[in-house]
Amino acid sequence: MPRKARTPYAILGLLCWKPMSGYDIKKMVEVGLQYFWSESYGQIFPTLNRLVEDGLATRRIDPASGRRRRQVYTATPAGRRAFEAWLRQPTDLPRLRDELKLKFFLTSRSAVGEGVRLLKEYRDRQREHLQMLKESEAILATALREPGMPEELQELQKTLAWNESGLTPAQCHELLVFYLTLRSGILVAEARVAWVEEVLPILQAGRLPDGRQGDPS
Amino acid sequence: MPRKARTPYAILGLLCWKPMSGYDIKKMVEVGLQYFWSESYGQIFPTLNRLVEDGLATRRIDPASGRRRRQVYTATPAGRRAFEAWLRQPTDLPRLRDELKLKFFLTSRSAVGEGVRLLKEYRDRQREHLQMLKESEAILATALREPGMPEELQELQKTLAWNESGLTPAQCHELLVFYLTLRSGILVAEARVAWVEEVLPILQAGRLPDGRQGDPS
DNA sequence: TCAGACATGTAAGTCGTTACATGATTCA
DNA sequence: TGAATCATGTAACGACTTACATGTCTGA
Repeated sequence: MPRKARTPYAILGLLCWKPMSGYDIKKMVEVGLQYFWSESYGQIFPTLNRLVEDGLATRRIDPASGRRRRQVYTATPAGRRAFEAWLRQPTDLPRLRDELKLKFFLTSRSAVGEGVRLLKEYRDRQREHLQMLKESEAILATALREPGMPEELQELQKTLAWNESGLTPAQCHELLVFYLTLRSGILVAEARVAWVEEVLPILQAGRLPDGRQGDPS
Repeated sequence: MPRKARTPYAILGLLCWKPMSGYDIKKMVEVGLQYFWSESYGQIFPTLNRLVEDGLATRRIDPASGRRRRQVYTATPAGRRAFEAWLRQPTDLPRLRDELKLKFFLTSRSAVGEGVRLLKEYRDRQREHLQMLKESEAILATALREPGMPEELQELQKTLAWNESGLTPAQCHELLVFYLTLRSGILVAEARVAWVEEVLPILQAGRLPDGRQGDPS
């Protein structure tokens, strides 16, 4: 498997977590990981077949699924080893292609208004994103602080296949890691909003506080 | 031109800024935009040919380059219009595929030590990155506050083709936008370091401050 | 009964990188 | 003279998305 392909390991990691079908994987990523990961069917199904070929996962047809022929994949011991080896590999930093920053930089020869518009739109989108993350955060924080299973967690519970009454210690730990991952999204989104708030007045003034003058075109 | 292709517009934007060769573009991106954008030769040269075909740029051979046949590209009025139209298009947010967060999330069923290791490595890399950005920041802030052309700016000056004695108001504005773009990299990198510092003690304690216990595997 | 979720897949295309290939010029 | 930089390109591959195609089951 080529060193840079992340999809096989992402899927393998999910399968180490629990056996799933391609459809389950897609749902899991959409519901739970949507703010830091994505997978499309066009990647998932070919990758799943590849994992079976390579002996890293096994396929069996869920007998309960009848004619739907739901295919459930399970990580093999070799698959687990491959996944754990990948965890120890150096991690690629996210790709450095930020369209907004590029646009903003390139407005430096346009009217100032263009940069201001770009920035405000960006700030508003980050704020929306932030609000969504904070709603999830509140639910998770409640679950982590209170015994039992809060109602808001039912959806998550179904997705993550937890048991019905309360959380086992291991599930508590999973929930905690989930919460901590979410915090990263929140802190970064907040930093982006803070950036706009710092930068907007400077751009509009055309100069740094206490600096010499710049001149908007 | 397909709506999602950003390379043609990135290059067009650079050409609106000043006429350049493919090699110049590569250098410019590496020196100045490296923390939020990248382009490879495999994209640049085919795209440049495409822009000429589409009437968005013109090519001429720099007579001063002799047998090297340096090909300088200039944005046409149609090219400028296309670029400015793109600036007004909705901006794609950066791809949501953050390998580190994925790995961190997937360690939730591994030993806690694995997550801790991942986090510390990430923090150290962010700190290095941050230091590099802060060095550039110091140079730019000095240039923006002081008249004349500080020595540290000479390299940048060459890259951006500024005149020798001091900065014109327009160049001052370009420098300001450059500085403001850089601030975004700094604030986000700081947020990432802050995330690790917030999260590490919680992960090691296995629970939220004042929360009920989680249980590390 | 029919919309919506469940379920699996493929084909084509886009976007992008890496490695390779070639040759000129400058300067120590 | 030979290393570094200037300069332009291509071929092959890799990673990923989108649109399409197909069919099943559940529940209002």
